[in-house]
Amino acid sequence: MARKSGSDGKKTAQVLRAAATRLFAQYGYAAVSMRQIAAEVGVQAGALYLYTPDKQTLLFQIMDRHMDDLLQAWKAESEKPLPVPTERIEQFVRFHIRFHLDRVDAVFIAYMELRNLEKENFAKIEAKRRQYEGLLEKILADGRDAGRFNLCDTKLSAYAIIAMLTGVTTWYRNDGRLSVDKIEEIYLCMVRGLVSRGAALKNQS
Amino acid sequence: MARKSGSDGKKTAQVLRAAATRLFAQYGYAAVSMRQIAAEVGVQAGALYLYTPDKQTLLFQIMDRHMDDLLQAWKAESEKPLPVPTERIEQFVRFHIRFHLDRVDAVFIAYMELRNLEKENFAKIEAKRRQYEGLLEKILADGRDAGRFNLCDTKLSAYAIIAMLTGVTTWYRNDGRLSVDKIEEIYLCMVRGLVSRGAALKNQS
DNA sequence: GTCTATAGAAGGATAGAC
DNA sequence: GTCTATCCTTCTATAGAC
Repeated sequence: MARKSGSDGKKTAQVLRAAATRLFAQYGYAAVSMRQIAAEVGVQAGALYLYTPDKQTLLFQIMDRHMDDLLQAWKAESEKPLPVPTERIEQFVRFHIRFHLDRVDAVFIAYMELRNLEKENFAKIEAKRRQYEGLLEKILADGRDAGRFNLCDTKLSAYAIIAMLTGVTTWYRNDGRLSVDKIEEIYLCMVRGLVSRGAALKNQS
Repeated sequence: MARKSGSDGKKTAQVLRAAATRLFAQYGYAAVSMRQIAAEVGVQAGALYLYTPDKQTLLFQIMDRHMDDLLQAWKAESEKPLPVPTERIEQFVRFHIRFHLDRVDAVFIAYMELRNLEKENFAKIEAKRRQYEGLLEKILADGRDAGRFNLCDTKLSAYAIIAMLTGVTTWYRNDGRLSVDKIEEIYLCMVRGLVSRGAALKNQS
């Protein structure tokens, strides 16, 4: 009642997704109750059902929006004109690290809660993930065709690079020894090696 | 009763851990009930408590044994005499991929269910994980000191390599285009590039 | 060593008042 | 738009029979 004047449907919906994202990331989808989420939002459990038909849809929406954000953000980024000495791969590495470090909770959920999605929802998220992987694969194939990269395997290089870049989210801490910029540089350095097979082979005994 | 003659405590305990491992990996710790596990084992829910004091201990034991197996298996592997042209890093890459592909369920749990461990249990598993990371870090540092590797960053190279190697478990399928042996070779090729910074730099524009 | 039965707590989701 | 109250289900864990 007293609350009514200050409440706002749109806003509550946002707060709900934010709260669910935080809790799902921390404790896991299955371990979090609607009552817990409601407490975080500041409403009673029943009120949540004004904003989501059920818990499963809430999870799916979080993951689906996350994937859309990712694809959309890369689209915007890749349409920027590239400063001359910068390669696409550098742009991708920096983008991926920054984007994922800014959203550790959603990233965690997107990778960990796939198994809690119903079959149909799972397929939708998987398709978007594959689409993103395909973007990197294209960058790698283009670089290979232009003679700039010497790949061990195109698809597996894409998988490996995404795995190592996303892995940053598991150990990064704000108060760690490395700035985000420095981390980007180190990973770029490692990725450059990874896509330069011939060079590495020359080094072998 | 009829069952009594064929039952065996030691065996049931093993079957229990195997069943729990499979179910936790598939649905997640929090989503799996003791009743489900009991059904998989072929007993009633109450009987499980003869083999574990509670669900949490069951999870911890699975993860703890997995880490012990990993550390023990690498110890055995690394004590074997190395065939002459083989480097430690090759041995590690091949070992890590094979070990993890043989235990996808336990690996999945070890990485995904950390957040469901109580604080004290979490610390124990984390310590063992760090110990394993340290083994690779040592291999990298030795190679660097011997002039065989040119690393972008020792610790981050270890993180990156473990992340990309473990990532194989997320996409590998028995009926895929690549044999395990071929996968090992491709990842070895990529790792060789990753630890050969100087070579890669020469390639840059 | 395993079963049945159950205590006691907590879960998702809905109904109806305000 | 939110609350209170509640239905019905499911959960972990225990007690006691066999």
